[in-house]
Amino acid sequence: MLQSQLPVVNKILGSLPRSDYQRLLPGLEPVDVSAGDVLCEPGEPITHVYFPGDALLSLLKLVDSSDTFAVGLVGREGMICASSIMGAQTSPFRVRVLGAGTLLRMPTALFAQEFRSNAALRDAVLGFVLSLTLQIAENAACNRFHVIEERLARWLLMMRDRFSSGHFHVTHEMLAHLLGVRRVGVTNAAQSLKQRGLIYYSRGAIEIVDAPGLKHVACGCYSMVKGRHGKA
Amino acid sequence: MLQSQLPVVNKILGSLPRSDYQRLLPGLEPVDVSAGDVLCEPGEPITHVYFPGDALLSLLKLVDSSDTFAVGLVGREGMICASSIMGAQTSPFRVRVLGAGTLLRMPTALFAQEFRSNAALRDAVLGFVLSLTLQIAENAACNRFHVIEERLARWLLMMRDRFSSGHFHVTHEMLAHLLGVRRVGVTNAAQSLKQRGLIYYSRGAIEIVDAPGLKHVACGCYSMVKGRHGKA
DNA sequence: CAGGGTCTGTACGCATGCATACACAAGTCT
DNA sequence: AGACTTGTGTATGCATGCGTACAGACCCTG
Repeated sequence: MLQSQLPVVNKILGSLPRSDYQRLLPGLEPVDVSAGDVLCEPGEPITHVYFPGDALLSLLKLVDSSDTFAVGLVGREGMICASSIMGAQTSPFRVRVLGAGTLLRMPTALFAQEFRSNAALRDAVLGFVLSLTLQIAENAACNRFHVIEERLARWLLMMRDRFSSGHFHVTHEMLAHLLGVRRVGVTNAAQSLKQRGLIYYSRGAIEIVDAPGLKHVACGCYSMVKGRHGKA
Repeated sequence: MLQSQLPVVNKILGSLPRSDYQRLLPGLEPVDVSAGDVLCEPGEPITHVYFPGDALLSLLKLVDSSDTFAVGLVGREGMICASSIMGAQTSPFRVRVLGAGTLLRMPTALFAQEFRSNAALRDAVLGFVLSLTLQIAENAACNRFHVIEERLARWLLMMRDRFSSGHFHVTHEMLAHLLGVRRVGVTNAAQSLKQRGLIYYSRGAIEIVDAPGLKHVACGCYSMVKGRHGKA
């Protein structure tokens, strides 16, 4: 709507010197996405890189052709398909929209060229790639050692940090796919959080009511990752 | 021993044009490491990057100040502390030697300078960073969905692929720290594999007896990661 | 308003792995 | 040889989460 005035506040793009940003602009195409949209499918060729503005994206790893779980969560602090400049021909993950919004996309070839020639862009991108790698590792650890309720609390907080609000349009089913657990597991954990007044939900909408209380329930992994990424 | 003739066959360094390699050589210092040595501790400053020759290194994530589990395994196909060129001041992981051998190290400042100016090195390093990220994600998925026995079989195969042999000096305890499970869990899984004649072990030494049989037991995650990394 | 799809609540039996504890065996040191 | 350390085998009870199934609640559409 106000896109022409304040196109999209992606932090990687925003960190660049004005001259660099100006040169990139013509190659950037704004796109609106809705919750549930899939931007990339594992194994399919990567054609664009994406810079989220106010959209929230999840990176899903598919396992054994039926299970799925989220390795990462990317908002305006990051980008999608950075792997293209590291030699990936195809996407390693499914990229699914968790929160509707806008993003900017750019053809991979153009991005690769800029990446090679533009040191500021390179530093910004590599910094994000590092933080994403750490996030993936942190998620792996959390998945291994913590119970569903702790993990659910953490994910909700992570989503809030990278999104514009603490109100999401997701079902228990979708959360189950993020956490890599059964839908029933999410329902039980969510009930527990709801009864304690930390969250509220109803038919596909979840809202964070008491963020500090939720932090108390979430495992320590939350503050770790948050410390590195900063708040969105 | 024969180091002066055939210093260390690290694949990243080996992939460089001869002229680039020659320029890097003076900055590279050979180091011998033994099983159990710790090269990096999380939170400590990174002073060097390491290129394994015939040594095998594990990247361990520490959780809740007591648990530990391996996010990655790096042999001569890769390097350690690549995160330094992505902005990391400190190591995110504990780096522990799994298989004794030699490696080459270089001060981070020097490496950062080369990384900026040398496109071939940059491409090789970024390619490895991508494959390591995929390995971390794969491990996370495997950890989440597969039972200990499958995972143990996979790790043994992965170790073999990145090491010079199928014979390792590791205890059940160490494997438990890699898999993020109890020592007893490893003992039970290992017994099962031993009884079927797939491996043999005794007091700190494990040997792969029947690799094809082991592959059959390991989950599909093995062939996935292997396909990307190639054999060492 | 009826019908069908979606979302959430609940239940039961079961598998895996956890925490803990202890026994035995093999190597090490003096 | 004896004492000690380290590595492995085994057991019991328990927690978490899985697979499955079904019922009620809400929403949309015709």
